[in-house]
Amino acid sequence: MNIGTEAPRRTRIQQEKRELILEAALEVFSTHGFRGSTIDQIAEAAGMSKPNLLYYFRRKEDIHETLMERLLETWLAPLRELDDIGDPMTELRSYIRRKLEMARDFPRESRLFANEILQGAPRIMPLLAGELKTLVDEKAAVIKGWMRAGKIARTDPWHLIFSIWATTQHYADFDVQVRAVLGPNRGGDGRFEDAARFLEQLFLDGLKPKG
Amino acid sequence: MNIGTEAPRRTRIQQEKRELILEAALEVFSTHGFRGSTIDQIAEAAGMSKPNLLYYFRRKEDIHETLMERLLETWLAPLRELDDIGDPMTELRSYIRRKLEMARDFPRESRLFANEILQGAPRIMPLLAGELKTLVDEKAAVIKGWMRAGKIARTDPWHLIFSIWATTQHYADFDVQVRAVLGPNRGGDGRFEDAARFLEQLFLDGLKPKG
DNA sequence: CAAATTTTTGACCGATTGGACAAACGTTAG
DNA sequence: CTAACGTTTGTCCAATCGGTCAAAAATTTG
Repeated sequence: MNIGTEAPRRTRIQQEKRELILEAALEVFSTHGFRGSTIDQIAEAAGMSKPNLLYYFRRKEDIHETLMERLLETWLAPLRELDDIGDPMTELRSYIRRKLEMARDFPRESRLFANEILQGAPRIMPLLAGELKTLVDEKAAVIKGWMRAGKIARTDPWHLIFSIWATTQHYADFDVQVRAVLGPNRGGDGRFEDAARFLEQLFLDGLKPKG
Repeated sequence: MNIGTEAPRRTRIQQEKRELILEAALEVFSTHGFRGSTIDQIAEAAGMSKPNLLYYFRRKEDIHETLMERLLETWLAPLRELDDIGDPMTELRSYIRRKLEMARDFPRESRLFANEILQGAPRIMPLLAGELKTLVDEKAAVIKGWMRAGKIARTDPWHLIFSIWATTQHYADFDVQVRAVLGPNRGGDGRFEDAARFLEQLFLDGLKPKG
């Protein structure tokens, strides 16, 4: 009994089945959004009956909520790691690389997040204006310090962070379009390395010709 | 009779009501996606009854299809305008500016498109691999010419186009997040001008400090 | 073993979904 | 005015939705 949000005590089966459900729900929610997904779809993807699924998560929203909570943890980890200790340009470069790796390795998580934001972030708005804003403001201050020290060019730190998010997550969220445009030759596995090379050059030197 | 896809003959009322429906559907589809939207929602937003709406568009899909067809026309217009005649750096700069203006002035269209791509582009996949790929390949060749002529730095033209799409559309698709992070002070109407300034600098010079 | 507990399932519920249809209502041309 | 045509609506339908419930099946505990 007492499986819902309150009781942390879980049997072995409960832990396993909940993971199975969350895995299936990630697949379904990330491609159809919350309202576009059905419990039946998730149950089928998890290989169990609908009532059985509802035994582990009482409501459809509970699954989505659990998924979003976990997501935000791992999703902001790369930004948290952005530190004041190393060389600024190196720090930024490895932040971009980490974000691009996440787009490659966790595209469903990226799309789940994108779906939520696209639809107005009805379920995580407080987190955006709270925890997220605090973290970004903090890191923007770090970047501003680098600018004052002359380590990187003076520009808007917030929009710099946005541009890193946008360019990297694009390869997860718009993957279908990227592969369609690149075609069968260049749209293969190498596309992430091409993207990494391009982004490094863009954020380092821009497009102005050398000389 | 014969209002569907076949008969182009339309009365004055039909033209007006169809526009009314498409306007309402754009609002609904862009925030909930196709499967997450209901005919009732669209009908209510258009100020008419559901059967009345179905008199003008026989199926829910027909509305979405009409909307997507129109969208792609206007959505690719800025890229089509990218021309070989002017100064390369100026051309790219004004392309970025136009795309950012579209994110500002037509955010619903941007989100409608993003929703479709996020969900695997089930309805426009042929267009992506066909018309879109052709256009991008064509413009990539133009950009490559500029690189060979030493007018802009050598890099990957396809990923350059992706990065312009990603950074500009971000301000429409992730608008909620952008405003939440910027806060009430900097998240106002001025955010698009800040973004324009930042993107111009990024694509021109990158982040490397001057000197 | 047997009792207690946890897990699974089939049947079922009211609400909502996309859509059909005929009747009522407006509009327009002769 | 009136007949023809275009528009609008109330009613209805089968399918699907999220979710309940009691009973069966499996597992754990003593």
